Amino acid sequence: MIRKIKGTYDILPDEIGKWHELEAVIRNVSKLFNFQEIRTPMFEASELFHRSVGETTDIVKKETYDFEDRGKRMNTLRPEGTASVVRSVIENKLYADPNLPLKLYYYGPMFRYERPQKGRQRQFHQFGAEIIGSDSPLVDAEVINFAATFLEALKIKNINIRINTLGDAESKEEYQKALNEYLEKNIQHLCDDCNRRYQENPLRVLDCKVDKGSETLINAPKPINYLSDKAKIHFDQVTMALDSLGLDYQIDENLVRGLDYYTHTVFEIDSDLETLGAQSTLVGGGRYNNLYASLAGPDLPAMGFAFGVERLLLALEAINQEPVNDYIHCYFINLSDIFQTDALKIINDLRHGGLIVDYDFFNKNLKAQFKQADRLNPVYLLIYGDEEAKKQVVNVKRQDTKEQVEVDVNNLYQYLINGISNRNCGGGCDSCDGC
RNA sequence: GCGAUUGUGGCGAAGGGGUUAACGCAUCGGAUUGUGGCUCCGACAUUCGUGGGUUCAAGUCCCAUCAGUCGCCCCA
Repeated sequence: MIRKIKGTYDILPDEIGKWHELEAVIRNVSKLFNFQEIRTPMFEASELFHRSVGETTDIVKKETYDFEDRGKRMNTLRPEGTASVVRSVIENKLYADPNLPLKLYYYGPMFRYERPQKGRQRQFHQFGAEIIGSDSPLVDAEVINFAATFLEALKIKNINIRINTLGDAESKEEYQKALNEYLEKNIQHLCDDCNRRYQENPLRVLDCKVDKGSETLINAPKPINYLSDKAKIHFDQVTMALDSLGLDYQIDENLVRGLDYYTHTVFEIDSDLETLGAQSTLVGGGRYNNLYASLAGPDLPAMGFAFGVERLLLALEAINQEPVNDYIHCYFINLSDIFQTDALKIINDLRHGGLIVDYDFFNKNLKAQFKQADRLNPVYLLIYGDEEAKKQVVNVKRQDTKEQVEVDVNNLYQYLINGISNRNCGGGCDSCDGC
């Protein structure tokens, strides 16, 4: 048996409904905030991710799916969405839009080569948003508010918004110097992982889970204390805007993020819902003012976030939503010789009128067709055999009342829609009355 | 990359050396050939992830390997 690739999974028909619902909320809330969707390719030149996400990050060092194509070019399946959006904005010169800032969102699969566990897959989905072209603190607040409002729309309530600032390039440099000096003297008090981080990415020592609460970490210098005047004003205004919005958030001085491109505001929202397992971060994001210039684009400030869609679905599981009862409008029980009667035409005419109709393909006996009907949960059973065919009628049985009526074939559609409120045709056919 | 844990029918499971691999759900057939859901009867794993080994005898013990799950790292 050929099996699926590790870390991938099939979304089966009985699960697709919740995806559709979630995708609808993404579209609706994005519309409210006036974000437009952008769809970029799922793979790009490897260099794009190496230069944007950062050569020293774990994502690029050990988690990308790289492959050489037949023209000997190195390609990478996208591990995140921001880099592609940046590339596309530069390449298509979207920044020339007179109506800046650009407000874009994306939704789709991402790929990281990791060991799968609850809430983490090798092919997973992100919903992300970016505001490009403004360094206003209002933009930072807008992005955070968008994320929070989206969770509210999903009715996910057990959330915890944490924000921090890394400052501008100047502040970051000052801070890194101070941190390195401190760690040089104190690293021996920290865990093995921190000793490794100290070599590779010292910032990440700050949010170590093991040493969280230790003296060494508590006394370590924090980015927020090394802000330039400009950076400090920026962050203050972000928090003022969040306060005006009435958002409940905490400043987490240890919050740093794993991608190199962040400057100024960073944020995460996590949830303690038990169905999430160990991966409780629903969304992460921040400002990245230097990324456009570093990818040879114009000097555009920007801010964005990315949600892990699988984690959202796990969170929604905890809110134990009643599954919607699936149903069809009619199950057509055929007892005639289907090739000799107009049974197929009757079925198809109803479908053209916007009714969901299904029937048996196995030439089953009456009892078996009834059983199949029970599984499909129809509003009406339509029973049609040689007698009915001769008289040009259909025996129509309503499932909730069990009442059965003989209806002339010519009046069948009208009879059925009088008893059905929710049709499904999309309005594209000749017989449609605009349902 | 590291650690823990689990692989027995379509699904959920019992069996922890002894020859016939429980049981439940689902499915199919019949009682009941054009009026179903309940009930009753019957059918349904030449075989226990895969490959070796130990043994008179292996789902059962040993080794290897593959896969799933959860966690670490890291991240959404």
